[in-house]
Amino acid sequence: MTRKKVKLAYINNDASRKATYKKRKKGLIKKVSELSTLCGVDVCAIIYSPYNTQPEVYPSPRGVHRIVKNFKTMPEIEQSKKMMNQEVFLKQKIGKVSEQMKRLKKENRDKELNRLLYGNLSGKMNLQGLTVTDLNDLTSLIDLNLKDINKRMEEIAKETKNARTAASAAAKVPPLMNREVIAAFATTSTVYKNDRARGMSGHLNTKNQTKERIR
Amino acid sequence: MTRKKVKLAYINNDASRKATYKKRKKGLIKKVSELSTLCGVDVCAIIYSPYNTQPEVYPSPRGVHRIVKNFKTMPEIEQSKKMMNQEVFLKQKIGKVSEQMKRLKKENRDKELNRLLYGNLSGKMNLQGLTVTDLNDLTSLIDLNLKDINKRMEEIAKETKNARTAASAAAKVPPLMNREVIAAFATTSTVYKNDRARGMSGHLNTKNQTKERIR
DNA sequence: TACGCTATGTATAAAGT
DNA sequence: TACTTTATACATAGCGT
Repeated sequence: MTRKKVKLAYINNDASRKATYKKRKKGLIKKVSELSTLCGVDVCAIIYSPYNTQPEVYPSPRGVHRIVKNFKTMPEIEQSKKMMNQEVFLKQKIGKVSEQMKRLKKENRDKELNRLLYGNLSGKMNLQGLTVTDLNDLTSLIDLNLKDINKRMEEIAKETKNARTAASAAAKVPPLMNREVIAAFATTSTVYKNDRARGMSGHLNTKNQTKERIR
Repeated sequence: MTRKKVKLAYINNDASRKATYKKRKKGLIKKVSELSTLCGVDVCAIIYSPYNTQPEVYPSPRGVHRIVKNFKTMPEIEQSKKMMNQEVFLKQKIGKVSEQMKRLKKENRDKELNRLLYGNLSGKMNLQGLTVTDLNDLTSLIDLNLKDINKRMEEIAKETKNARTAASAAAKVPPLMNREVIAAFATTSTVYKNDRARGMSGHLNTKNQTKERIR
């Protein structure tokens, strides 16, 4: 029963086209009626098809006439303003999708950097093929991580000090990062810290969430 | 993020109504454009809302004019034929839902009988509050089960006979029903078999599938 | 041919930003 | 207020009858 993803183009098969028409026309009329009810707006729809000699309309021939009449009395120039025609519709859509693509590209880049960083911590980093920008961004990312680590280490130090009076409290220190990882961060950052361009810190997404859907 | 089931009525909250309007208008236009593309039909939609001084249309003011012009030239009487107005739409829907309700009621009844039968096999059946019809249907159901059982018992007898030559084959006889269950079926059916009305066998649904959705 | 079924795609109500 | 995200409701493609 595997359903295809619906190619947005004229359906060549006659039977399928008619079946689709019937289903979608029904759905469309339902949507129109819902919009009208929920938002209290005047809507009309007219559908010409080869399956009916007369057009199918919503809400009723009389209702359509009333709405259409209003429409016709407007000067054509006025009508062109703020209208949703196909061109505008598509342009808006393209704009939105471009925006999303931009965002996703950025996220992918951030993820890639994270992967590079975390995936190579215990060994040597493979920095072949990275551009200067890549390296700079990577350094920014490392800096961010370093800051977190330092903060955390201070906290641990404080907690440990406080805990000295009670021997059992030692167990409460959460081993968030092991020493090797911390050492690796520190080392890596030291190497690149001094020859990186400034002003790029803070824009990297350190969260590694998954986000693939494009709507 | 729990989404409510959408009450089909005017939305009182101004902000919600506007938000819903924007979303649904967008969705509607998309649907209209898809129907047009997929099925190659002429469609137009006009939406008047308090959020725009001018109506929003599809596919374009000019396109709407063209389609509307066609519509206006038809005699009103002809237009009323085969049209999808609100009343017809609702009546069709009511008819469909009634059909479904009927079917579901029947299914529920069948399930109920099955439950009654299987739920009381090892003890005494509680037959209080059952109508004559209930009892008759129950008897039909039992008869069906009995037939299956007899058939199965014959098979088993045959298999056992065949298996006598090989002692190890005895393990292959599948214990589909235990003796108590079989005895209960036989007993129950015997009790009611002789005072039931005839002519109702065969229409009971012995499958116990779940089906709750109503569309 | 039209209708019912159900797995799957799509629209969208709420909540978050 | 408008845009984004997420969980859910809803629409419907491909089958089977």
